[in-house]
Amino acid sequence: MEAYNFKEIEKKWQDKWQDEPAFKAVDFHPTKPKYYILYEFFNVSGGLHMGHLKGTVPSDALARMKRFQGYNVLFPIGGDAFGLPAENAAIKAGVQPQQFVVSGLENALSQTKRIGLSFDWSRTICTSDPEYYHWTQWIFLQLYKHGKAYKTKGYVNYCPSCKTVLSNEDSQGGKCDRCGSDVIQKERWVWFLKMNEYSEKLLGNVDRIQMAEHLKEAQRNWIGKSEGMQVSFKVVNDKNDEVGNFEIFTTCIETIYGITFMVLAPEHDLINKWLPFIKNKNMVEKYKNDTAKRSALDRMADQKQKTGCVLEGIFAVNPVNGKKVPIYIADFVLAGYGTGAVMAVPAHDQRDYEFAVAHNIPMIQVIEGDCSKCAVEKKEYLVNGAKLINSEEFSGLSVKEAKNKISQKLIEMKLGKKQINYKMTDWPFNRQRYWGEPFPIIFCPHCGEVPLTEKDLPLVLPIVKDYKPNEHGDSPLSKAKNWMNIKCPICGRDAVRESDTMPNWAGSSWYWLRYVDPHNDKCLADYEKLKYWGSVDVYTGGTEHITRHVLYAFFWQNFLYEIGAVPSRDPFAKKYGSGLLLDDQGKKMSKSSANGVSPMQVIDEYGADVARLHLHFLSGFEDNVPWTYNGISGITNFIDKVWNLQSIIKGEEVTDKHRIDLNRLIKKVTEDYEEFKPNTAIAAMMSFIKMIKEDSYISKEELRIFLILLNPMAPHITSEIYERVFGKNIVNENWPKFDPQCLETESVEIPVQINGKKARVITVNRNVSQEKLLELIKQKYPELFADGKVIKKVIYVPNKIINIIK
RNA sequence: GCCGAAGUGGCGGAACGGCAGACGCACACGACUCAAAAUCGUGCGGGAAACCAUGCGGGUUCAAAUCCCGCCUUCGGCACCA
Repeated sequence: MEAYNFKEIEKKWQDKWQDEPAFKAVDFHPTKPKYYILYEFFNVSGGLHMGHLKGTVPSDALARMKRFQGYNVLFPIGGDAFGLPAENAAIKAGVQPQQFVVSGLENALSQTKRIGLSFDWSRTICTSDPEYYHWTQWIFLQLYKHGKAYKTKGYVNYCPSCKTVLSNEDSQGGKCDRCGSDVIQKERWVWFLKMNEYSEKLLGNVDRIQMAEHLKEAQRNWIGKSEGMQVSFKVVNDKNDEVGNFEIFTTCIETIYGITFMVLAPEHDLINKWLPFIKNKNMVEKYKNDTAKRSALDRMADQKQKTGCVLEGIFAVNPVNGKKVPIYIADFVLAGYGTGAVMAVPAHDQRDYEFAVAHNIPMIQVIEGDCSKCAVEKKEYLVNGAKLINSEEFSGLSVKEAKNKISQKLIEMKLGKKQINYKMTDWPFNRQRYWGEPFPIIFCPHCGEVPLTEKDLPLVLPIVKDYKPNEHGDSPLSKAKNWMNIKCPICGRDAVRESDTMPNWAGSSWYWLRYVDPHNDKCLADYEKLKYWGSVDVYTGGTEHITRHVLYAFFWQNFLYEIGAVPSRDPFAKKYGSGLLLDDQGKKMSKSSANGVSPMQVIDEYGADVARLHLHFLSGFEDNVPWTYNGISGITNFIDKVWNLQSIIKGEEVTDKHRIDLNRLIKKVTEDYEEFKPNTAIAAMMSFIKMIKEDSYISKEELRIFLILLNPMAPHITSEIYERVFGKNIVNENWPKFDPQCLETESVEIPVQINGKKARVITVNRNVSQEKLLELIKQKYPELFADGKVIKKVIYVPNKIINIIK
């Protein structure tokens, strides 16, 4: 028989699959149940790398298996094309982003085909197509109309290199997610989406989704729920006249008698209001300016040196005892969290302690413990049963009791209320860049913000020559005068458009909905179709998106649900995070670090089936794994053996000898594909082939079943052999079922332990009784009992193990 | 600092209370060959053996890589969150 020519054969099948009807999802299929498998769409800023192979192939395998199992499978793909990555790549290549994206997506998709992925190509979308971003803009318009989008001046993360505002999600660790520069805080006009309002609902999504616990934990930490008290403090001048008040948030109200100073974030608005009463205005202004200049990273780097500036001439009054304490501004207090102000209890909070030491502020201890070297914090006093001291009528109470009673007292005084805060902030949604969705908003000097009407959508991004960001951080669109200047639709006078664009996460925050109905020009997707396809059954992609894209997705889906545009709050029922593919230095393979091994290189040399199998035999789906060619010969060997099965076909039906192995294989492979464990599925198939080789024959029925089992991971070779042997296209086959009666052999090998140590192995009939088994052991291995010791106890796990205790 | 995950042969990794090292790579020997490659076969944690072995030290259990407690190391996430 001729050798397996993967080049010719893989090409043949890939061409066939371009238009394979079996891979097309059918809306409202009359008989088949639906199954929606989603792989994160490609960011169109470079070609594919091996990392994409790691993510896509097990999803493809699941899609192929589900089709065999009789499901109506939706397995689509598309391009995430707007945003900084694509724009920066276009700048680097010196071409227009429009051009760059079209060729980039085409390239990515053609590479995808060469991996043998069975996407439904008829549903391909691209976020920078007006047909698509029409609906991204429509969603923004709905957010705006429902009060979930607002423009305000605020301090936000800003990347001086990309010259644009960034969200917290885009500047994790104080570094720009795109270019790695240090992020600074800048006051700018910002479009915010009210994501914080959705915190509790997002926690609901996190609870309901099926996902690895550590990923859920990462999301919960990011949302950062904490329960405490919000308390109002009066502000007085040095003559004791009340000049204002402010609110603080605390989770440790039990320490309120320990307050010796108060701290506001330097950006806090009220400071300007109090300025007339502040005696050291210059120092205060200077501190505010210094803070503004420091990058987020700088601020974090000096955690031990707590800087700050006292507001001379005004004081805060402790509501429980009337005590006057100084007020500071300091950059360790964050403007964006809670109320941007805190009560400082140096005896019981380490940051307050360090600040007090640095600024020579006294301490008052109010909970038992040793505060001489550092603060006694809640993680200590909450567990050791310490009691309150120096706290008037609350002294002597346990912390838990005091928490309740002090809260109660403040609530009765109408100065406090229970409050839940979340770390997750509202989403800064505009970028001063060209390559994104234009905002459907007009600014009129007379009418203010005027949203476009829905029939004006899509608002098409104009093609401009100079689209690079400029030094002042103005948006490139502001220079496109013809586009910018417009008559106000209300009053008809001169007005301008919003010149900022949306961030690259906008288009990806709803794309799974569009696959359901990709060409609808009446709405984002037909409601009945959305109902039919429901939540994505299995969503796969990188874990690095877990606290960004996935949370944005939850947010938009909740909003769209609330306005009746989609039928469910949950975009995804189950999420698997694929591990990273690393280079030989242990670094992540990515387009940005240019260390990616091209999958095309591997496919050219070994073929797509070998590439698919090798990569997924290397490690588990969720594990990070360094790319290596080591071991690939084991896979080529396996593929050759599979090809050569054609020459040892004998008989039609499954032989008795192979029946159990085959049924076990069906069970194992089915479960492993379902659970994203391709590595052990492949191992099981190798073992099966080993057994077949030993026996030197395979019946037609065994071959048929084996080919179907292997097809999801190695679709090309299995399709070819199937066609040659059975004269049909394998895609129309049914997934084999195992017979539960045929999983077990009649005899079993049982390890015999003496006092917990393995001594012998005995082969007996399945389901033998303990008495009978013991008798057989005594007969066969009398030497184990030669010492004459009495058997004290026997533990027998049927068909598994027997342990004899003497 | 906080949260999380993981430490198993020369290597990638199985098993996740019940025979540790499945499956593969590498290696060694043998067959085929004039020879080599490819292929096939055999062996392959350590130890002469009793035994010892799943990062280290304890514990629970008839039985622990697996469960519990305390360390160490590595990786990932968050990071002054009041």
